[in-house]
Amino acid sequence: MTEPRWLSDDERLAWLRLVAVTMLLPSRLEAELKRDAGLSHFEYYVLAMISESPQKQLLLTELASRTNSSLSRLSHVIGRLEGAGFLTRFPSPVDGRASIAALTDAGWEKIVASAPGHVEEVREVVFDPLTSRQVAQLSEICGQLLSTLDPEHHLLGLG
Amino acid sequence: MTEPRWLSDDERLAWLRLVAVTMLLPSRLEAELKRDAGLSHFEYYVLAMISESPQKQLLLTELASRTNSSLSRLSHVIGRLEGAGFLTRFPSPVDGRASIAALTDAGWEKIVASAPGHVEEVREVVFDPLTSRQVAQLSEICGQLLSTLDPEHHLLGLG
DNA sequence: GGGATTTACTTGAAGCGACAACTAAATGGT
DNA sequence: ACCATTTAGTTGTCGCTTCAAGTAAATCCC
Repeated sequence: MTEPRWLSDDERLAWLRLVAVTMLLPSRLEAELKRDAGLSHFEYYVLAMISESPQKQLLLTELASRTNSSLSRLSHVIGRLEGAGFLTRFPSPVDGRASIAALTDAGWEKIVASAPGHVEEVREVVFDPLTSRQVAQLSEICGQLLSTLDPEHHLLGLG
Repeated sequence: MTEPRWLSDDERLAWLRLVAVTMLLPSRLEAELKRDAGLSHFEYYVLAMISESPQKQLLLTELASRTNSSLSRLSHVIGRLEGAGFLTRFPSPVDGRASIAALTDAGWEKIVASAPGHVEEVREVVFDPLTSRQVAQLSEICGQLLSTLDPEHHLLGLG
């Protein structure tokens, strides 16, 4: 066992800040969506992903990939969202194993109603505090990190 | 209700990437720590925060603040870590309501044993993919975001 | 100095996610 | 064609987090 490559002071500060952001940002979004829309961030994200798909419908496997979710988790959540009337589930016509989740009208209305508040929150906590130069840097940096964290680009919908 | 300020294409991409990172990074750390140390990231973080304190002990309220945790959550987790023998809990001598969590020798050994692997993982997924220039930018950006997300600087231990 | 409020936790119940076990349909090899 | 494997999804259980309620000590404020 070799001596670990410890972090420098600068790296350590960067790391503490990044950890703090990854802890606080999700709670912030979670709280806003829960308050204003009664949805968890994950539920919102699921609805948003479906709503942005061609026919407002998506294979569960594809959805799991884009939301970084296990199929198990997705299955539970889809069950709840279906119970709430925001989407329906039906078997794929081309593959008997696969299921497709499709937004209902109520589901579409839900995300149309929730999106503005959510986007406003995102602006407040992410874009407003940064210069446009920093936004470009952040985008570049996150893209770089994703090449390690998500080499197949599942989460950006290219999977 | 006014027209929402939608995101530009560049902002949208930056946002999707940032969300992806905040989803993937925690799972990565979680998995490594669970595998190599049998700890959740939160448990590790709690032990790490205590270990970096003056007497290797910390008030629960202070700990909750630094870990962005509710007191309830912390109370449960401290109970488990105490059960595992990594720390002990005793009442504050100066405030009868307050409790202090202190690392045991086993707890200290635990984080000493776990830290190198964790740091190595952090290097692999965060610092190795970035240039030192980008690390500086990231640190700056996160610092900027924290002034909104955590104006009191609770998480960086200045609260 | 004594009642009202605030602070610092603890506890129990409920809900969500991770994991393992399962079903069923498609694919691959021979 | 047939059996083994892989893929797609469901279900049940356990553990952890959140939320609501409760306890007890400190503080506030006449």
